[in-house]
Amino acid sequence: MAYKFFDIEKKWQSYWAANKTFKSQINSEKEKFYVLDMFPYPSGAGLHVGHPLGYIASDIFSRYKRLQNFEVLHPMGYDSFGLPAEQYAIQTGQHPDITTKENITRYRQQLDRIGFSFDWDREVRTSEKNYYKWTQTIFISIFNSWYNTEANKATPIDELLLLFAASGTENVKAQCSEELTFTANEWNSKSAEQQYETLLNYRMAYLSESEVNWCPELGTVLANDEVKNGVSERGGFPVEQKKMKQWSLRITAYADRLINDLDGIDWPESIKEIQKNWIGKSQGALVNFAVKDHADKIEVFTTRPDTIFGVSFMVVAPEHELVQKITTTDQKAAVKEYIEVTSKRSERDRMSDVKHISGAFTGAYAIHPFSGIEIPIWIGDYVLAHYGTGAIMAVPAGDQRDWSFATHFKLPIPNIFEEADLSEGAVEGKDAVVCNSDFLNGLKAKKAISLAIYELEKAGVGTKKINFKLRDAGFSRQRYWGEPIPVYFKNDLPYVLDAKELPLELPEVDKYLPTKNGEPPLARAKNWTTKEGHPLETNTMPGWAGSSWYYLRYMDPNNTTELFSQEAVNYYKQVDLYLGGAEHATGHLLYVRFWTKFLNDLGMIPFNEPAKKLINQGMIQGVSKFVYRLDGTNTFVSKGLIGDRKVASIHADVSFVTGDVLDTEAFKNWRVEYANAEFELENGAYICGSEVEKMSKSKYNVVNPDELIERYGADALRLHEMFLGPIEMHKPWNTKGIDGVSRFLRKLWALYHNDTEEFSVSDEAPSKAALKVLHKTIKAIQDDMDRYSFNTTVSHLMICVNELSSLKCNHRAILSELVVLAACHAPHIAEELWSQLGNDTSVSYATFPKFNPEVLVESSHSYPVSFNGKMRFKLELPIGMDAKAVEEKLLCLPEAQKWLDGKAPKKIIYVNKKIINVVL
RNA sequence: GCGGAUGUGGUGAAAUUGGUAGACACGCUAGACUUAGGAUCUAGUGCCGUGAGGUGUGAAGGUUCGAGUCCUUUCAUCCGCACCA
Repeated sequence: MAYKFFDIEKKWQSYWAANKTFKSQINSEKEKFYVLDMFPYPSGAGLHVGHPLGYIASDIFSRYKRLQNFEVLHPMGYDSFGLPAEQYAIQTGQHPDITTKENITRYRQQLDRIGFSFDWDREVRTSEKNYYKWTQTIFISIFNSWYNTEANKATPIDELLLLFAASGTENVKAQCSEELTFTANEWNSKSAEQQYETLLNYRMAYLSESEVNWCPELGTVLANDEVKNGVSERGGFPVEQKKMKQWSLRITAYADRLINDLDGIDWPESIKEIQKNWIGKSQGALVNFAVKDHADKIEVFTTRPDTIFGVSFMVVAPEHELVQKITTTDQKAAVKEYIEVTSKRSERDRMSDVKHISGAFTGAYAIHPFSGIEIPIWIGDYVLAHYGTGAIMAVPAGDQRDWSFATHFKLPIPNIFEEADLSEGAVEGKDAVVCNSDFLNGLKAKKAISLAIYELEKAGVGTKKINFKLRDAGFSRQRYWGEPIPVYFKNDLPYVLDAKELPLELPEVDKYLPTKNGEPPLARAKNWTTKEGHPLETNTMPGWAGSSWYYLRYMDPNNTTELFSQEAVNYYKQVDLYLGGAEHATGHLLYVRFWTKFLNDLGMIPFNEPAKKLINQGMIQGVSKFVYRLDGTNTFVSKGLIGDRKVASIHADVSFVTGDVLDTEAFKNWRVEYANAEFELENGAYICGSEVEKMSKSKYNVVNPDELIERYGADALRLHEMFLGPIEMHKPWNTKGIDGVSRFLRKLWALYHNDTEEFSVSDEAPSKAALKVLHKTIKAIQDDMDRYSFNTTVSHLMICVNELSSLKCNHRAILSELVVLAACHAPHIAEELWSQLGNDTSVSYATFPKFNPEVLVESSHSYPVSFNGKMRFKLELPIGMDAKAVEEKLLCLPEAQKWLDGKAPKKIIYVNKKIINVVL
């Protein structure tokens, strides 16, 4: 029987499905291992060869762990709420649920053909009500919690009620929207509704006015990454900032823990770094500056309180609430004009145009807290309203931005550092010695900072403060295709639904667009109220809600009474290996850590990080092909013949191109406008240009895995994707090399079959040489697997098969171990050979071959002999030979004499089993 | 500007602790078998050189008997952040 991959793959895929081969169950006899892929959003375009890369790697690892007798949990599902389905619905009127289901069916078919070992009984879909019911439940838990900053954990809101009733705010340290102070008496004299309203200030899910990107033309709210340079990415329509009541979650309460716990997890350094930057912790002080002739104070945040005597002006953000109050009459016009100009620029514009210095003087003065000197207060857009306090004390001697501002507006630059030259710029380092600074003179930054804070606190004008860039997570989307937020309003106050009312199902609407007055699509639903008639929340949850806990639901996906059972979560625990793209560094990977910590605080799970180990698989890029049309003609010029002529480069579909050569007939048949195309050929061929770009439909560089599977088989695709290079690197797709792995599979098959294609293995004892090859491979593959080096595992399998082929080895003892070694990578052919070897169970649960080091023990070693570090010849010597004996033996050799060239060696380095180096 | 990653043949890459650079594969060259080849097999293939030999891991220094690997400086590409006080 020849190697017919098509039949073999179909046969075993049906076998696995029929026998539920990869079903995972809680098994106290076995240690668990949880391998998770970031689940996909099922887009309408289907899979291209880049998508399965990570799935193949994780599948290989799952299979490896099964062979090592772990109880492997390896599930898959769909992140099925999302914008594209909704956009499609807006355009076509098709319900997103229908298109989503169609897309999922297509995805599933494509996934199934690759031979993954998923436990499909555990599939989850975030858009199914039996899943989002529990997403809503978690939201309610968050709403019903407050963050105790003293205990440093989320706590049920009921406890806060008791604290307020007993002692008011006195002993309460809580993360809240607004610092409130009241006594127990004051609390207890409030009405129930007043108490409820006050409590909203402390809940971990809260409503607040915040800005959204509203695009009137599209009639929808856009995410930040859908807005490019102030206009919508799609369509290029203007986008406005609009204030809306939005739900937010207090992720900022976890800022410190989100940074600190990074130390305990094995994630790529780059991801950790990105998360740290995103959270943006900075330590410093809050300082109050009194405003001359006003009762108000300006509060600033600074990381350099040591430079406080260098303050020569203040800058507040144009949006700062005090600006209107303190601006003097003569400056009113200038300030008004400046605010108008800046308000037209979006935050993004302001950020992208950093060099341009602008500002206006308010006419008001602040009083220096120590020296009492009057300091002019300016407004300037380099101070951002949302960071810190929206105001700074400007120290031009110590901060380059302040220096530039001062220079531009000819403000004084008082020196506060010894031996400083301030003519070219500020002194930003922390090594300068402070001077002209009263009690701080003679100190360097480190000591001066703590002394300055001490003095500020003593004088009652400042406090130590840790500031974070991280903002609370917006949790409202003015969209249809998302989880409804289980909230209703009574007297304008938000209340969560009772658990028994869940799931709050997504209602039917006539259109997937906002209403005329800009309310979200859910406002179109009929009777969108509770039974009592209270209006329901019309926002839906953001895309990241469902994905923030899906890894937990996989552990117990069909539980109808709770999120997951304690039994399941205590058995499967954290994800051991998580694979997915690095683009989720500050989104999903931060939110999933946040929810994990929250659920841990409430005692629902026994761990506080979702995944022990994270690997970011690299992106597979497309190689786009270009043809060049002479301007104003229908003539296409081969790349080498363009010269100085003006041409337009046009993407040609990669399927028309072999190597660099275009199939001109296929190109002409592609589109009507190319039917009469003419070609200028070089050496009889049309040569295309190429460029590495993102793999995408619009660039006509998509390679579809289905076609490759048809031609080469799933095993070949799996091997080829791994063989492309290290899993975490970006790399352009290259179909060409797939012939190599395809040849390998046929060679592997040939080891088990004779010239007439009949299965034929020998039961005789294998040769020493063959055993050596096998055990060398066992060791290599095991080592490679343990460091996730999947590309080299493929090479080692190839080397093994090549060597066994040249040894003409067909011994059962060797081949039945080899088939297990190959089973993770090429499971279909492995199952077939395993069954031909006479096994009646799946190779998936075989035992990974045990490495026997004794087989590899050598009595001699072929030493490379170097002279001055350059390898000249080899010398076979017994292992463990005495250095002196080696030296004597070596120097007698004619080869050595030649390189010694009559000189006596200065030194001879001899490292057992490694090398000999002669120093001349 | 700051932070991170990556630079090795014609191509994808390998070299786990410093110890034979280029394994494995694609491609290419030559040969065999063949009616045919996008099949298979054999041999070769970093570069320069007919050769002996020289040279070679982005560049330049350094440490070492020995450096792709360690240190310093530098260049290029990619990614992330970006007036963060």
